[in-house]
Amino acid sequence: MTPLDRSSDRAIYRQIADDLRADITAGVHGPGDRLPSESELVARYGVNRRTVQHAFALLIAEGLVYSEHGSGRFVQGRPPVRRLASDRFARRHRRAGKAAFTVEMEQAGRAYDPASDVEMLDLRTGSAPEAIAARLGLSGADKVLVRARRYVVEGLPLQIATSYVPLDLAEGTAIMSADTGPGGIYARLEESGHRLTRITEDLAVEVAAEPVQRLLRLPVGAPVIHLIRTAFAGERAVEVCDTHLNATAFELSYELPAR
Amino acid sequence: MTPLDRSSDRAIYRQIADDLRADITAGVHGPGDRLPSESELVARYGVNRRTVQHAFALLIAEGLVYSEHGSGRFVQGRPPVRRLASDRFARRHRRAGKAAFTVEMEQAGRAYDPASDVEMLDLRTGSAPEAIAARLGLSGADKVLVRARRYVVEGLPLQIATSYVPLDLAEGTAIMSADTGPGGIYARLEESGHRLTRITEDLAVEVAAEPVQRLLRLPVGAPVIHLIRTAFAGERAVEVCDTHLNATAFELSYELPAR
DNA sequence: GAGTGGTCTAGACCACTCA
DNA sequence: GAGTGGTCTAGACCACTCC
Repeated sequence: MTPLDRSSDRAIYRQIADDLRADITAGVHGPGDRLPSESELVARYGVNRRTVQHAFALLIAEGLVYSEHGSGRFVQGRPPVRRLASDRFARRHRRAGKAAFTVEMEQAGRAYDPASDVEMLDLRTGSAPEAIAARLGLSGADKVLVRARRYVVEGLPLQIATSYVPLDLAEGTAIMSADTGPGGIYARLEESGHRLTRITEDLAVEVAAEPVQRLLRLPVGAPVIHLIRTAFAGERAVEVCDTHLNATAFELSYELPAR
Repeated sequence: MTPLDRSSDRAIYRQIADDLRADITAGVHGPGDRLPSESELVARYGVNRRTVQHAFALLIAEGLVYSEHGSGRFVQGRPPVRRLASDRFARRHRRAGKAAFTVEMEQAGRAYDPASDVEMLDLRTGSAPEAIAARLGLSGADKVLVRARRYVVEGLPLQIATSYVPLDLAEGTAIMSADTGPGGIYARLEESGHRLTRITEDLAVEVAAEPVQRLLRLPVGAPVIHLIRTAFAGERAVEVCDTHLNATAFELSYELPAR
C-alpha cells in the first residue's frame, strides 16, 4: 500500500484506485479474489466511505472489478477467450453435422452441448427489421422466419443470435423447428439446393443496452460486438444472422484478400 | 419529465437517469447539446446534488454523456462510422499509390491527408514483443523495424498503429523512412519482390488502458478494438501491424469462405 | 446477527469556464 | 464573478449474504 498524498493534484479516490489497480495487475489479488471491504479501506486510508466507493466505481467502470451486494467486491477475471476462426463456416463442418458455433467451442476445448446450452428466445414467422430486410433484398412486409437464441457456455451467456430466413426458404424444412438438425440452418439450406457461395460479416462495437445487457449478464457500460452475418447462395441472400457477443469473451480471426 | 416514484424499487438516481436517457434517445437533447445542470435537476426533482451526480455517472458509463468541468454535461455524439471493407488491402489500391487507410477514408468521404493526419510516435529498429515476434517467425532477439503512428481524422484520433517489419526486409527501402511513399509499406515490400499472398486479422475488444486511452482521447471504460494484422508473402510473415482503434468509430466488414 | 455493499441527504471547499 | 462540475466529509437507513 502506498500512503496517500493529500497535497497531490491527483484526487484521493484516484490514488486509492491506483493502489488497488496496481495490486490487481501485480497479481496480489487474482481473478475472483475478494478485495478489501469498504470499512477496511476506510480504516486503512483514513478516508470517508464515499471516497472508497468512488475509487471502486472507477475500477468497475474499467472492467477490473465487480460488486456483489452483501458479499463484497471481487477481481473480474476475463472470461476465457473463445476464438472464432475464419474457416468456421467451411462446408466440411456442415457435412460433418456440426454447426459453426459447435465447431468453435470444440476447438476451444469447451464443454458445450447445443441441446442444453442453447435457449430459444423467440421462434416465429413475421417481418424483419428494415436493416435486415434490406440485406435480404426483401421489403419490410415480406415474411421471414425469426429465430432468436441465447448461447450459454459453462454457465456464461456468450451470445444472443437472431436469424432471419425468407419464409419460402424455411418452409417445409427443419429450419422451422426448434432443433434444426445436424449442421444447423446452413446444412438445411444446402440440402434444399441453396449452395452457399459467400458469407459476409459486418461488425461494430457497442456499449450494451437493455435487453442485451441483461441477457448477457453484463455490467453497465460493458462492450458488446454487434455482428451481422449475411449468407449468400449465388446472388441471393438466404439468411441474415444478427448477433450480440460478450465482447471480452471473443477473439475473432479473419482472412483478407491481398490480391 | 416523469415524476419520481419514491416508493419504487428502482433507485431515485436510476429514475433520473432513465428520464434523461429517454430524452436523449428521443432526440429532445441532440448530440453535443448541453444537458440541464446539476442545480437545475436538484430543483426539478427535489433531490440531493449527489443523487443527480450519481445519475450522470451512470449515463457517462453508458457512453451517452460526457462532462466538461466548469462548463456542463453534454450529449455524446457517436463519432461518424468509418467502414473498413474486406477488400481494403487489394493490390489495385497499392498500385494506385494508396495505402489501405487512405482508401477507406476516401470512400467514406472524409477529409484526410496522410501527410498531415498521421503522426509518427516511434520509428526505430529494435526487438519485437514476444507475441509479435512469434507471428513473424522470429526470436525475441531478432531485429525489426518498429513504426508507431497515430491517425487523426477531422480532429478525432482514430487509431494507433504499430508496424513491425523484419529488418532484412525493411533495410534499403523507404519503409525505414517517415514517409514510406505511395501505397505504403505493402507497396514497398512488393517492389522488393515480396508479393503478398495472404493477410490475416485477429481482433479482440478491450477496455482502453493507458497510454492508448490518452492517445485516442477516450473516456474511462471506453472500448477499443485491438487488431493484429499479419501480412504473408508465401509462407513468410513479412509484416505485423498491431493496432488500437477507437471502437465506436469503426465498422468492419469481412468476407468468409462458405466452401 | 454481523458484515457487506446500495442509496440518499446535508453541507463544504475547490477548480474550471465563460462572459 | 456567477455558474458549472469535481471532490470530500459525516451520518443515516436499507437490502443482501453468509454463518
